[in-house]
Amino acid sequence: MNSRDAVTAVDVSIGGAVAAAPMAGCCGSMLAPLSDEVANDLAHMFTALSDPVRIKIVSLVASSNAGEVCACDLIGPVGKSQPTISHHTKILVEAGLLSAQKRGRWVWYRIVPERLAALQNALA
Amino acid sequence: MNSRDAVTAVDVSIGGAVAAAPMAGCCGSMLAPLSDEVANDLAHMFTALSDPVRIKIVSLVASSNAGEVCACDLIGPVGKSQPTISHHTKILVEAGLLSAQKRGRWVWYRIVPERLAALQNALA
DNA sequence: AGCGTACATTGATACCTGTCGATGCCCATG
DNA sequence: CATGGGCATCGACAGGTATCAATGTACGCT
Repeated sequence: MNSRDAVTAVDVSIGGAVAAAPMAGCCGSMLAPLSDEVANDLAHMFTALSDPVRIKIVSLVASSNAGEVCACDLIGPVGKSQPTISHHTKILVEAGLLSAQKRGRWVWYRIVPERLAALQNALA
Repeated sequence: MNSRDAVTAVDVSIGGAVAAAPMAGCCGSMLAPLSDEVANDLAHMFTALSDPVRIKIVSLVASSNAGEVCACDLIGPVGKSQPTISHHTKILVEAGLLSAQKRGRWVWYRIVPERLAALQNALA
């Protein structure tokens, strides 16, 4: 609901590379014995989804027609303050569930399908 | 690793009926806009998996040949005290991810496949 | 250059959570 | 019935987390 269009498009991608969470979710399944390391990685990913605010954020981004959502458009629907939204998006990006791209003054969030698939796989 | 066999088999099933967590996971998907209520339910389920100890417990139970595991056989592999194990199994049962059955002096845990499937569905 | 907007960070506060020792309850066995 | 073992509960402590006001930072616009 703001006036923003295609601008300079400067990618950020937050961390150095693929954010946090190495490779556990990409292959491990909970339905087999797992190491401490994999258990920690899985727990870290599930922790990112263990808050209603973050569930809503992921849902809003995932159900967006454009495939991406501006941070400013999350504040209203979620019903939390701007710092709180920023806090939660940071956690989701660090968990690798969302990707962030800064364009002009705005930051756009997309879901990372492989990461959601990895979580699914862990439950299969 | 203990001497326990078929005994009186008294079912407990903890709560009155199906423990906690009503119906959100049974049909809701995060990839569509969702209500506060559904977001809370999903967050509650993910919270149950947001701890490495609980991940390990679920993994141990799910990968068991017998399909069930005695609480006393969780303490060693997980590496936590008995009260801590009891604390975590309670959380998993309340989230509906594990079912508990008391037979004699022992409590046996099984996974609840529908609940894991529900979580998968929420990510699909 | 100056201003306003979008977002991140900081600081403070209140609450939740994981952990374990100690204790209580239940049940099978002798 | 008395004892002992398996599990749950309690109490206490330490660490983590969600929240927001205030402030900082980066960027576009006039």
